[in-house]
Amino acid sequence: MGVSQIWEFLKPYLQDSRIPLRKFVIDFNKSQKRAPRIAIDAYGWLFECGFIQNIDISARSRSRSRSPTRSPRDSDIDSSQEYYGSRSYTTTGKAVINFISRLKELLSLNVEFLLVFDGVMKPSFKRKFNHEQNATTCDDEKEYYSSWEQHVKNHEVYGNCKGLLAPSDPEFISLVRKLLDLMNISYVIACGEGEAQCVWLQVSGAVDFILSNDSDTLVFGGEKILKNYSKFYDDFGPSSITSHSPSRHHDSKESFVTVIDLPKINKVAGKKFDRLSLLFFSVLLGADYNRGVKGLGKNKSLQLAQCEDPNFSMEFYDIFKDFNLEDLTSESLRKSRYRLFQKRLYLYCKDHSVELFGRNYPVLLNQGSFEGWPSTVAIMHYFHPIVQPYFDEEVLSDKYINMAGNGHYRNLNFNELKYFLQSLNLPQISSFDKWFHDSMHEMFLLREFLSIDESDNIGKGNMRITEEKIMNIDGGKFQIPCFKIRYTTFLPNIPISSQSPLKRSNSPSRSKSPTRRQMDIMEHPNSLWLPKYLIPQSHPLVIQYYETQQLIQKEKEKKGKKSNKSRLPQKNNLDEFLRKHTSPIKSIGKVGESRKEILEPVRKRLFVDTDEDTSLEEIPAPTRLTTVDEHSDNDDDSLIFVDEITNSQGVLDSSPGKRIRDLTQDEQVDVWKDVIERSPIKKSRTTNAEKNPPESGLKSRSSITINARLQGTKMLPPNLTAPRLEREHSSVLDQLFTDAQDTVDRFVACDSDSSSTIE
DNA sequence: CCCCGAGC
DNA sequence: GCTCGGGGG
Repeated sequence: MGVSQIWEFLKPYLQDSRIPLRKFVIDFNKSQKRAPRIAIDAYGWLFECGFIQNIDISARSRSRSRSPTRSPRDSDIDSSQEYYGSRSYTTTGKAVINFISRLKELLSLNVEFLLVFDGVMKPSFKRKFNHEQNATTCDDEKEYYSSWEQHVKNHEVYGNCKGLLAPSDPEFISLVRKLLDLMNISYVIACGEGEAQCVWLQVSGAVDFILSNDSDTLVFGGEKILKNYSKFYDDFGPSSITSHSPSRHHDSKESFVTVIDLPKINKVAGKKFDRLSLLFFSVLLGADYNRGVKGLGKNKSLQLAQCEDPNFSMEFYDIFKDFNLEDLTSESLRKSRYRLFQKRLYLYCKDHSVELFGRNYPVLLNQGSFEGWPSTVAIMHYFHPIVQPYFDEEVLSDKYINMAGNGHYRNLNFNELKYFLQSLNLPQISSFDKWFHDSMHEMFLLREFLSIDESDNIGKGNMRITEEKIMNIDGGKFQIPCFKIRYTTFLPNIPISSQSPLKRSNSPSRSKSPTRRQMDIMEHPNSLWLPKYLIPQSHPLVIQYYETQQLIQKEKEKKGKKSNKSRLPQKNNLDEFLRKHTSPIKSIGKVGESRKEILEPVRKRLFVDTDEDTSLEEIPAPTRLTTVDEHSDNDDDSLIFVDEITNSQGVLDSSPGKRIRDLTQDEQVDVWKDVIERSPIKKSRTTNAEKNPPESGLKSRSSITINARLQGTKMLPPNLTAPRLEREHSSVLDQLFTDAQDTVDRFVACDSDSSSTIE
């Protein structure tokens, strides 16, 4: 849904915005010192996972799709019939696998997320399963206001709109919710449209980003959006997956998102793309509820929407901004104003055609032009969407595993979860046990890893760092340093029946002692690459890793000296060969001799690269230096990297290995102190161990979060964010939402005690 | 879209 | 152990 052209116009400003999800998470952690929190348009997600079949292409590109690959005269309406009943279970099974794998990706990066489901008050003309004829009728008008009344009443009586679960919700919704419940993942059931609720969550500060492909999120006023979450390098939406070159643009492992930061874009582009303009643009071009105003295509529509002098977008807003349920007679006034506005716009375009569009358009003089405006009520849906009047912070409670930084995944009932999944007969999984085991462990490996501290017995722990490398994504366009974490089962009640543990007794045939790697594997059969920057450098296992590397290196040095005497030529040749023909990264761990020369440059490069990389996108060099000079107590991460480089340069030549210890034992510890203290697990531990009773702790936590968010905005360099613009923008949004909120408040006496309501 | 196995 | 390509819905 939505108007795809909005994305087209935004595209010029999104040139470098397509980044690996990992990079997004890392960057966010770096700049905000906490995990990102995102709201997910659940319906869109489930569609992409494959839960919804048959509907289609037509839902995406219907209405006014001017996509060149598609004839506008398709039999869209015919193809929009669908039967959920015909969905085979294997289809669902596949979708469940996709869904789990997405959850896994987010959880494994410690991303906080909330799936947002559509609610009962979703306008029927936007429901994805209906025929699209008669989009604007009297019924819709009645429905809109009665929905609002019902909505208000619901909140008055029940405190939410969840009482009536939508009867039209297809069965897979309940299946997904059950899955989420079993995994103890919280979610939000919107009152109306999920997209609107997502926006509400984002502008109110409850989440940082919205994950959605629907440009309606912009029309509702969303500012920060992650779009086209997929494995494709390029920002092609799922619509154009058709047979281009599926191999080249596709990464088998890495996911990407397109980061849309509207305030940032507007700073660069001028104030072109604000909510009011985009909304007006959508109306002119036509979206779900109308076929667009005749005579206006995407270019003229945009021109009008962004016109400054007569600010049509603002005038348009002015007609619809007032919303009063008590006085519905204002609706007729609105209609007449709306008609006047249409007339005015039409005449203005006729008189200023050249000025506006560059030339005269005879078509504008035709009778019949400028028809096709949507009904007032359809527009009201966009200006005043039905959303929750307050935010129930319960979904952000620490007890849910989708909130980063708690150890509650350990308390999951993995058996129940497993049986549930098993009952779905998931296809194409050769060994269910192994799949389940690995998936669950990958989800929580980072958290488990972060929860380790010195008091644990590291030597006999169930994980360990064995390797480091730089992951090259998209042919080296993105470089993400990673640790390889080897681990054994650390979750309770997850058997690994299929995976026969390696027996040591198996090796008498080989009388030779196993290599170090083999021993690692025996000890910790599973492994996963985790980004370095999600792990504090002071982590005991990181220290242990570097110490071990140091030891290995010394051993090799000794051996090298010995062997140099006996078979000097050969060794040198090999060394030379590797130096010239092998990637330095790959040679690590394979060839000991070359490690000394190669490892350090790699590490150095690693920091420099990352730093430069960051500076390109987020932190300009001057700011970075300023931060260092200030030496303030807010440890900006750029400080860390600069110091790393400085320090490493001093120590690098003399004793490479020692540097690591220096870093962790000297004042460098302070640099990471902040990171450690912000380590989610630690935080939750102190929260639990100390005073806070659950409820008060909950409130204080989220207020902290919001404060941190505001501070984070302030802390960013002034030339990158546009605080003034952003505030302006936000104030308009606040206005929009408080309008609706006031209406509700008038009906709802007080919902102070409704925060204790549970699902 | 994901999984898995072949081949390096 | 990793990468690629096929298979399958």
